[in-house]
Amino acid sequence: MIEISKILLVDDEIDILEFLSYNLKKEGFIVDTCNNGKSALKKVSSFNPDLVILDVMMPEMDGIEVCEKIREKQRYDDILILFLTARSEDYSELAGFSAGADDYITKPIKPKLLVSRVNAILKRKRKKKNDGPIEIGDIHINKSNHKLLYLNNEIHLARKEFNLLYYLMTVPGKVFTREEIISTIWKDAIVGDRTIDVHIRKIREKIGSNHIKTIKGIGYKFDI
Amino acid sequence: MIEISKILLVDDEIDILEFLSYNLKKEGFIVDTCNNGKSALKKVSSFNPDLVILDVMMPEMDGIEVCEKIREKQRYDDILILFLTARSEDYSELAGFSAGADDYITKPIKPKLLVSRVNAILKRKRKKKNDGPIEIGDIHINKSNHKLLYLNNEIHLARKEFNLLYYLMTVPGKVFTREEIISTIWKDAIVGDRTIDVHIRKIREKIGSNHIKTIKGIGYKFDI
DNA sequence: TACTAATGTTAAGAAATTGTTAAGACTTTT
DNA sequence: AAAAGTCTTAACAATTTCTTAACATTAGTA
Repeated sequence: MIEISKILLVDDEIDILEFLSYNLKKEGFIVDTCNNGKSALKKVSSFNPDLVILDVMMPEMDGIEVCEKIREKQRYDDILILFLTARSEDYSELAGFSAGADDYITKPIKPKLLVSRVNAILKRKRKKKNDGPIEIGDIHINKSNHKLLYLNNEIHLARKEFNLLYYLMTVPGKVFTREEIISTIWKDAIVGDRTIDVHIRKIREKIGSNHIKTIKGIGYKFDI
Repeated sequence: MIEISKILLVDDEIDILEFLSYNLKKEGFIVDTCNNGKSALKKVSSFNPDLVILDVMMPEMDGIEVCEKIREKQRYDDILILFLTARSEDYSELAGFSAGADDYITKPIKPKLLVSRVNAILKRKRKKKNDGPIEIGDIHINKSNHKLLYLNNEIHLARKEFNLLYYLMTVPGKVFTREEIISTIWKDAIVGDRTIDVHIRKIREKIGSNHIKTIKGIGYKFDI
């Protein structure tokens, strides 16, 4: 299966948009552009890009803000975000990364570097995404179609439940600490103490309580 | 136990060496420097650093090459390598990572970012180093899945019990003093005299009393 | 041998951690 | 906009873990 990645470019300078667009299209990507933050947010939902390349410096809404807004919606969790920053700008990487960026490129942009970065980052995503189906005992879980089979019955899990179970199943037997779980499933969000437990409970309700074991004081693990 | 990490800085520009050295020493690291690739290789074996920070661009032997040479020797496998690259340079991360780097930082370097990266990378190393499974005789203990196998039966230990046994098993035969044990397992908490004993007892209850020996007046040790 | 300091043993309950529910806020779909 | 689904929280319950205190036993040694 060949997948062609969709890239949304956001910059207020038309020249740069055209330059980037030209170079990326040449490589076979599907590219859409816009020149301000507001329309970027709209395009994110309509164009459904795999990667958004954002200029940090823009009038009205800057790149950081756009990034944060995108990250607010969980449903855009797997959209990649790459920042463009002028070298002289004092936006540190830190600001970008803490807003949820996946990578950044400094201007002036060299086409080769741009393309290799974009490829690298998309490859990472695919790898992550492709994390194949996992079958353990009577449980089959498949991330690409978001399906869980338990004793050959299809079981519906909400998104967080699914991600949590899948995460635990990536390394069966390993104890995932609460910290690890929070930082993976909830990213930077701050959630209460009982939130994990409630999700674990819901999963246990659906697949029985033998598979997910509590290691008190440490975390949870998936066992056969 | 406090570990102070040793860092070797390699850069041909004296200014940068001093800048980095100053900032890292301030954080409590032991720092040594040198200004070319050749002497770097020598210092790696004499100074035995935990982390080498390498400028990519250097006359004669560049950072990539130094990195590759270090990686050739297996005995340096657990030395961490961090690259410094000027942003404009066209060395992509890719080249660095494929040469065996663990991370990279772009110039201009911000002290805060530098220190946080260095700490992060060293933490990773420590974690990796400290977590291996230990098998001694009929006892297998594995921190990552928090499992204790005794005569091939899985035995449940509470957290403190587990940590205590694991700690004793890290150096079989060594006598750990009560002080050492308290400061490792209980950190700064103040606990009564009998607390250790009670935990030792519970462990003995589960794995028999032959393995943990009391050295009266001193402490405990794990023996086969 | 008898004394003493150190460690072993036990059970109680204090403290810490996790489980359970249901309410309501928030999202997405219809 | 309504409905359906999802997520988080708070309060409380249940459970496990940890520490303590009281007393028993042991090993070392005077």
